[in-house]
Amino acid sequence: MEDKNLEFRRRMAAFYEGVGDFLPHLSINCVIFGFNGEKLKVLVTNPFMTKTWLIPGDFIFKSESIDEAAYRSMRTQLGLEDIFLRQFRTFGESDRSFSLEMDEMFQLTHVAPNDYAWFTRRFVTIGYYACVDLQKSNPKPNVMFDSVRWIDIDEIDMLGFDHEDIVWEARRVLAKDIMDLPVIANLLPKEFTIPELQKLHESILDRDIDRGNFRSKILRTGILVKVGERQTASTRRPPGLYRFNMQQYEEVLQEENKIGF
Amino acid sequence: MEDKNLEFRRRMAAFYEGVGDFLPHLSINCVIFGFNGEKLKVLVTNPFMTKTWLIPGDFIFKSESIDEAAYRSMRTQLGLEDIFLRQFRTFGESDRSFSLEMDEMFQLTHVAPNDYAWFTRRFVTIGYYACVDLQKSNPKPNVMFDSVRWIDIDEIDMLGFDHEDIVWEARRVLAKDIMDLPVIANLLPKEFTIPELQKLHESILDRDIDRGNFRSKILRTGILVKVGERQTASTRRPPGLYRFNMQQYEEVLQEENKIGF
DNA sequence: TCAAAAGTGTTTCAGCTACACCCATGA
DNA sequence: TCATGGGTGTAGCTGAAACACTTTTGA
Repeated sequence: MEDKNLEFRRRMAAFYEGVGDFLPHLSINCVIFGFNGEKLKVLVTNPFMTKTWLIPGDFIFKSESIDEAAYRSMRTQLGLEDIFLRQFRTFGESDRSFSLEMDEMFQLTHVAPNDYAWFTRRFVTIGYYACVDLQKSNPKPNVMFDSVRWIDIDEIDMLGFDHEDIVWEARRVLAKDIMDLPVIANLLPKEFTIPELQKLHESILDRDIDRGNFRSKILRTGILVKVGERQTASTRRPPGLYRFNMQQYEEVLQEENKIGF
Repeated sequence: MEDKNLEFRRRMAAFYEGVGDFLPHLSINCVIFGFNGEKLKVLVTNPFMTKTWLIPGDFIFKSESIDEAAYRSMRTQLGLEDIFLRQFRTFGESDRSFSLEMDEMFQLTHVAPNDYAWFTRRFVTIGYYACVDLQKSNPKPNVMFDSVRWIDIDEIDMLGFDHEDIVWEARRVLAKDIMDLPVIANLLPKEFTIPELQKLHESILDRDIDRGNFRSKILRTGILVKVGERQTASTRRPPGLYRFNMQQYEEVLQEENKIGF
């Protein structure tokens, strides 16, 4: 235990050395969405030693753009190269500061809070959301964090700070974007079934969609290509396997008509 | 001339005294839309003595939220109390700094640039857009600015810095919001005609709409109330005068169906 | 009586919605 | 042979789009 704390304190001290290279009072936060075939998931992480859960965040180097900061951070966080990222809103309440969560961590790790005053100031955070393939991602905790885990979208009331609000807003924007941005492709593995795709839509839009209508409409757009049948051990009838025809996908999205449900 | 410069330098010096109360590296910028019955307009302003035109902006006090900063700034800028404001995006390129425009101003006003280094650092700016009634607004230039004026939406290539991009993006978002936010009501005077309302839609969406279809569709929603006829000096047939039934308006927007064209 | 803009109505057709029905499979 | 989930077809309705026609006014 003491070893872990010592190691942590060393890490923190090293990190704090470089804090002057960041833009002060500014951070990014990222709502990372995944899909397990049944439910929409969100990646959360907890500050070292605490039981508080937060969405991942990072700071912005003075030498990089805010988008670059988001990509850099998410690449290391997720162990992935190609990530779909989209800025959706900036949060800047006047009393928006990390201090509660930080204090908890400092107390548990026997760190003098005054040594790390930079962290506990007011922060304006720029919100991004990401869509990733659950199976390909390999999330790791960041410097100040302990562990990561995926939670269901309807469990987000467990989040600390104002992160529940941030996730809510991200989900609202995602539901809009689904109509005219190639988001969904990033949430699914290369090959998937139409019922899976429908469940994804349903969990994002938070309502039921008619099976037959979904099927015919999505096939009519021509953005799906059949690649065979799923060989399952013990389901009923084997559903067809599909992948996206990305070229067609992009073209359809260009048209005003879009893919709405 | 020298008097004006002296006065300006005094103003700048006084303003710079309080610069430490602002969040560093952060600003807000606001795209202010108006409508003159024919075309969509944007408010621009020019830094003291220069010929550069920019959209209005401001800084954020450490004690206020970003929304409060935007409202405060726009209230004084426009001489209006109730303003429709909406955050739409944050701009944060790594080389995003005011220095070119500032240098021009400093040179013309014989000010030593080093005295005002705070302004010429990198700035991340949070973009808002506003919709105002042209006839009610009474815009005034801000501390560092000379004058204000309204330009047509298709003249925005004259803007300096990256402000053309910002206006483009604001317009794109406005065109989307028109479907499900009560934006248009803020761009028109209390009473207006249906052809005017149609021209507003057309100038936001940048395409023609069928007269008959527009009319029947907008009347069917019940968000308009007839209040008489416009008595004009010299047109042909006098068009009907309408105002919004705001209560009905809000209700219609709540429904999923919305008011799309 | 003509031109121009306002206002009204009609026809057509694509596409959404809601169902009902068939198929394939494992128990 | 039955339950379950995958897959297909269709009838009805709604609303968008295009366009023709009427009305009101000033010249």
